[in-house]
Amino acid sequence: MNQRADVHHPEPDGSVTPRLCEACEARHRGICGALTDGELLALSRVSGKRSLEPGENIISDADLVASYGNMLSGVAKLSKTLSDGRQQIVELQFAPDFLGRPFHKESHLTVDAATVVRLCTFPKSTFDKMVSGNPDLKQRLLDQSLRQLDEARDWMVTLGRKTAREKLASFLAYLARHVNPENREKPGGVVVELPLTRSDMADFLGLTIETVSRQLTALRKSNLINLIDSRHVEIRSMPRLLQEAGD
Amino acid sequence: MNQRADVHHPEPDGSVTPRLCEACEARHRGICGALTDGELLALSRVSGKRSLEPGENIISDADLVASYGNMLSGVAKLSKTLSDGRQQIVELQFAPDFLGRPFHKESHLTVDAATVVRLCTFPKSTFDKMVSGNPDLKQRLLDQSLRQLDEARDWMVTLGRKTAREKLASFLAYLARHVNPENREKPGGVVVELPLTRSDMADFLGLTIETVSRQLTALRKSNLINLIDSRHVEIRSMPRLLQEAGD
DNA sequence: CGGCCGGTTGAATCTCTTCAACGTCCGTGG
DNA sequence: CCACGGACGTTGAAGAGATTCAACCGGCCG
Repeated sequence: MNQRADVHHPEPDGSVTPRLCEACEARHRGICGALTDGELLALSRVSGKRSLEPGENIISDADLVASYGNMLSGVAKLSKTLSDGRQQIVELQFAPDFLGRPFHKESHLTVDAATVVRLCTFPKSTFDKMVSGNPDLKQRLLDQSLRQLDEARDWMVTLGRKTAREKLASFLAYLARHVNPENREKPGGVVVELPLTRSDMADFLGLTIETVSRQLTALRKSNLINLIDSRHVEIRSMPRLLQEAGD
Repeated sequence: MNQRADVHHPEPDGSVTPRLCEACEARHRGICGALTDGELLALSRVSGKRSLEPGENIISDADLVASYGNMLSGVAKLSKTLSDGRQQIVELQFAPDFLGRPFHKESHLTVDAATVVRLCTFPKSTFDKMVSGNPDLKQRLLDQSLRQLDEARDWMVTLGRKTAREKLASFLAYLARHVNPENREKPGGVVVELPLTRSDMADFLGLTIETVSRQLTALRKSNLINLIDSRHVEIRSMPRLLQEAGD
């Protein structure tokens, strides 16, 4: 085999990993973990890294999507917009989530960067072919879809049945859980960085920015949280916050 | 091959279809369409039909689920409940939807019959094995998951951003579409049967029963619908209803 | 007949929104 | 250098939309 050192290098076990993928989280926890060495190499040959600033658009609603991506870092917003402009964020994506809707020509979602986002992108056609031929990869896609379906349904309860205060508590719990799943069980406090503006939080929670702001100060006055600055919140006790979240 | 006439019979093309599956919608549009003759036969040997009355429970939250099912007819509610009893219906299932959460020991949902429901059930273990070995089947599961994910996210917009009136209009449109996908494009009117009580509608829309009732009469007074009886609604014009639904 | 369930309607209440003012931070340009 | 404008966030007061509480109706079953 004729290897170019700048594209891949041998692993201790004899397998090869493309340079591009070496330090990539998606290589292990993400979708790419299901790829064979050959597939990974083939994909890395046609993939590229992309960096986006907060607010920058990644995919527009009804766009013809020609490529998929893996989140390498940062937070992206998946949202839907009504004809009169009302917006609802339906999910946040973190590394190493897979970005894109397999088997559909166009997206029915808008994807925007909430923070600085780094992406690894690759052509839809190449990837779709790999999915057809690799059941493990299909399994990973199925796993992610089912996980996202669970998330979506949990959030539907938040949107449909919770009060503004509970929504804010739920959001903070959601964040704490997504930056580190262990946070859910922690007996004490946690500091979380808010990847969203008040306006984004409102769109995620089905509220207005004013209500978001008010409920945050209400939670602070109840000693449940501490507002370090507008982008950092200290959750003083995870169990009490979860209590407050209602479920 | 030693065939028992009560279990299967030969098809014109030489394949065999188990008696049980002959008239089954799921055999074609549903999950079972991806099964080989052999798999279908094996599955039919361990499957059984079940009929449930309205309100009857199919799967409880946190139940250890030992079996899956295909909807043969009727409507089932998938719902989640908060600790204090508030409830949110997260999706309705129609024939020939697949019922159950693959690869998870316990369900995080409650499933109840809304109308009379007929099910074809089969053991989780048998089916899970088939999924591992049959990429087409896995594909169908992935397709259904992605479709449900789209549904869920659309509904999140309804729950988070629409007014009560828009929610009711959205619900009627949702029903019309699920009874018959062509209804979405129809220029004229449609009569739909409501598979849910006012209380269920409220739990699906994140409202109270009183608001549901009031908004229905409001839509009637606006000449958008006609309330034939408490279980039948005539949508007088699909386009106008969709307009009213906001998106 | 009486009671219960599902549904509708009215009046009072409350939660969240709307509208408006104000404060801070930050980059731009006079 | 500092004044200006814009983005983001907080807070107050008034208002609207949905909920709560309550009464009532019709159908059904014991």
